[in-house]
Amino acid sequence: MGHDVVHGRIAPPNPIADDGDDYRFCSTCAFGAVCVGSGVDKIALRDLHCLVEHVGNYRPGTTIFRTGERFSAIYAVRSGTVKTRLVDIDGRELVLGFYLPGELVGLNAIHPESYPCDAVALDTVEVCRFSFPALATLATRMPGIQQELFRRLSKDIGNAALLAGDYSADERLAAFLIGLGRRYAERGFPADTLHLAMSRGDIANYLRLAAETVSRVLRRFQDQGLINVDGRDVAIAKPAALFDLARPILQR
Amino acid sequence: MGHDVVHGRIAPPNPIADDGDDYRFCSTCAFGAVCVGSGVDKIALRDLHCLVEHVGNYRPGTTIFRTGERFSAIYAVRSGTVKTRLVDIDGRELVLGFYLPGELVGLNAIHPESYPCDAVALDTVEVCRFSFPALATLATRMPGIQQELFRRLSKDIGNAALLAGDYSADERLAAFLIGLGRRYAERGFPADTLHLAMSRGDIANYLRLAAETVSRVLRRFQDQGLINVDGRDVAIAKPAALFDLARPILQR
DNA sequence: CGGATTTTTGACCAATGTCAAGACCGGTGG
DNA sequence: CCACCGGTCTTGACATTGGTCAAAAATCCG
Repeated sequence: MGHDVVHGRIAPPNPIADDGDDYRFCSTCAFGAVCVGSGVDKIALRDLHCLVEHVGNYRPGTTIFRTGERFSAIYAVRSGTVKTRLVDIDGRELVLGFYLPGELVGLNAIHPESYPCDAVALDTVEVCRFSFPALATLATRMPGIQQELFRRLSKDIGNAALLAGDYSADERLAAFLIGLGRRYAERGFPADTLHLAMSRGDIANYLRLAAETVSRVLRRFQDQGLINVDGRDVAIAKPAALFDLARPILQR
Repeated sequence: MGHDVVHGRIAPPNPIADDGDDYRFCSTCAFGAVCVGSGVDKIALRDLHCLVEHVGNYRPGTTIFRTGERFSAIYAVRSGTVKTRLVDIDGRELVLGFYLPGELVGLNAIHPESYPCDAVALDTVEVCRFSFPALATLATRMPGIQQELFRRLSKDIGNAALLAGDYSADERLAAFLIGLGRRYAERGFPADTLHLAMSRGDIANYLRLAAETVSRVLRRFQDQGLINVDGRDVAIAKPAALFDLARPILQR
């Protein structure tokens, strides 16, 4: 499957968005469907190309934007995984989301007009930077892009609300694994062999659990034969059973 | 202050959006600022007027839209209070939000293209209905409207994420009261004398607590002299102290 | 006035967090 | 190659918050 070897073990599937040439856009690009789909307006496409800026090679732990910085752009992940997080007044870290290639980071900054969170690279990350004013202007000429932005914004509302339910640790973790699998699958990677780019602590802060609880639940899932855990590699052995656990969250 | 008398007690401040005439829009209208602000495009404004539809008099408990219905429109509350909720597979009700006059309901339906929740009137409610396809089309001609939609969508992401933190019951309730006060204040009503249109159970389902817990915490807040509770009327006696409690949530 | 609903209060319990210690890497330098 | 070091992860014992169940009180509304 063409895995690379990094730090001494087989690297996980690491989807990367194809750059494309001047007129064909990144195949995994946030706006790929829009451009490829309808009769592509060559001029508008060139504009889109102009306003996008490839930014490469964020090292693990480095920051793409920080809380409080003036909002000027949204970012599409090209490769790697990004987390957004905020640190509340008494030091608790709250992870807002994880972003895989093709997903958009920074949509929650439009309203406050400054980033309300940090965006941190979890591994080696490349992104595309879209100037938001320029993108919005373009969106008035390309309804498909406007629509896509509306869709993504709306989707994020749903995802955030999902997480907010008072679900049990089991439900949360099951839904997390299934959800991650689905998102990998959307990008053409197996939905049942996951590599977690984030630490247990990150997962815990995302799911609003203690890191110890994450560890314990994963252990139990493995004892029950639902999954096989090897460090940050997780194989989903019984997707149906796991989905049953996650049902209250996923199947609203 | 011109309160009406309803069911035997002094009615709370009940902001209602002014209808305006054909060319001046509802003063509390979701898009009021856009129209009033920049050099109003008369033709576009007429279009906006055409695509909006005033829908009146939802009685308490009646439904504006239901889970699963095809998405076709968003709604701006004109008067009264709306809650959105979903009922998960084993019957737990999850309240997603409360909407005051001037706020938009249904933005979370753009992505799934069907409403992912019910919208229910808590008291007597009037709304404006905006056909979404028409609104989106108009937004391509009126950048201000597009921008306003982006802003509102983005804001909802932030609000949903806020709620998702693992905060204590005290923090949640304090933030809830302060937040509601602020939203009333935005509409020109006092921020410290609230009337809750929703039941304790609704608040609990919104904050992911048990109704009993809501009751107990309100009691304690009152014992501590932070608020005065009289049924569904709440007076905030010590806003600063309450804000201190809510700080981890509000001041991220 | 009277039944229904909502709210409050109390007693108890369970899920999850906290604290602490130890295991398990992966990386580094001798 | 091996020993050590630092961080992450796991495991256990215990504490605590908030949920559950039940019943009484208050409120609503015909």
